[in-house]
Amino acid sequence: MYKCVAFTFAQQQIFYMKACDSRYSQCLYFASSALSRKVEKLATECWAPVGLSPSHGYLLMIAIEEPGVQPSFLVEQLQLTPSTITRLIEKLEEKKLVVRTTEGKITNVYPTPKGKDMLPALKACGQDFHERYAAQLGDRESSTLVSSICQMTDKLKV
Amino acid sequence: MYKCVAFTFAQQQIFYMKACDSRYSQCLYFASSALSRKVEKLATECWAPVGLSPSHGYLLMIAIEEPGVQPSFLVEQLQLTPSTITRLIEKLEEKKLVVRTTEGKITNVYPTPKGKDMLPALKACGQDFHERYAAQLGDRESSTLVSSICQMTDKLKV
DNA sequence: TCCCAATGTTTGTATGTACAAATGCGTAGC
DNA sequence: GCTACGCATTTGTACATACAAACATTGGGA
Repeated sequence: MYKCVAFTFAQQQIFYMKACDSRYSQCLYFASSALSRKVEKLATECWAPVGLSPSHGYLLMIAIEEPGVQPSFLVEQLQLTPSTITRLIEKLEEKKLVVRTTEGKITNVYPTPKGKDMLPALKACGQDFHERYAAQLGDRESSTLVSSICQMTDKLKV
Repeated sequence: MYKCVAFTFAQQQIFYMKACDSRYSQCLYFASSALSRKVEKLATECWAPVGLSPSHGYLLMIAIEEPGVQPSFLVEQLQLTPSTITRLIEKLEEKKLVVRTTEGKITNVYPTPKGKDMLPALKACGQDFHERYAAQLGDRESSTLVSSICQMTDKLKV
């Protein structure tokens, strides 16, 4: 597929036909970030009903299902850095959805009653997200994609 | 694969075995963002020799190869939003690598001589990035991954 | 016993990206 | 020729995330 492209060079408008499937979109850098931005957007939409971003939502779900969970565990589960996890917890604490207790060097995160009450709604958001992307990408295709992405992510030592 | 997990609940340390391959990493949200963060990191390393982030580097390459290129074209190529493209150009302008000229509602981006001189170094960074990820992921596997990611990105209407 | 290294968490700061609104220009219709 | 709409770009602002350094705690070796 080709399309018309125009730009000016030395005061002259230049038109030419260009391959749509440009070389840049074929690079893993653009491919992976474009995908993740689109997915992020879809997820954000799905989590909007509970007024949380997807990361906050998932973190809260884990905290409800495993009361007393530690930041280090969340780091593994959500695949984010410790500082990001701290920031996420801070925000949930501001919203009175979790509380943090620190003894020695260990911190535990517990859901508040208000947080616990949200579990069904949170699950619904996660479900909705999964259904939406599976519907668009195809059931089999999307799960194949997810597993090959995971595999590749594991292989990448940065 | 299982591993030992511990947390405290009601003053008691709880230990239990947990599947490593947690349910959360199997979600497209975490999968795609984890991949893109790792890839971003690798790319950033590869582009460090020229002192630019990957996006800036690619944008400059396009500007060199297509002098007078317009922001709207860059939006398509780099799959970023117009405002982000403006910000990227601004930064390259600060570094005296490109100049912007505006006539009417159209803006053109031209490389400066200083910018043009960087072309070989820029290409080397791109090459290095590609080689590094292909070496780690496998030649065939990585290109398969890229094309299925692109395909899925296109399918996703957010 | 004391110090030092390792570990878990937090803080200060920076970056990349986006959305929404503003701007500035071109154009179609009356 | 004026007006209203539409497009390309920029600006103000916000958010998610990360890195590096700081901090606090624990455990092991001289």
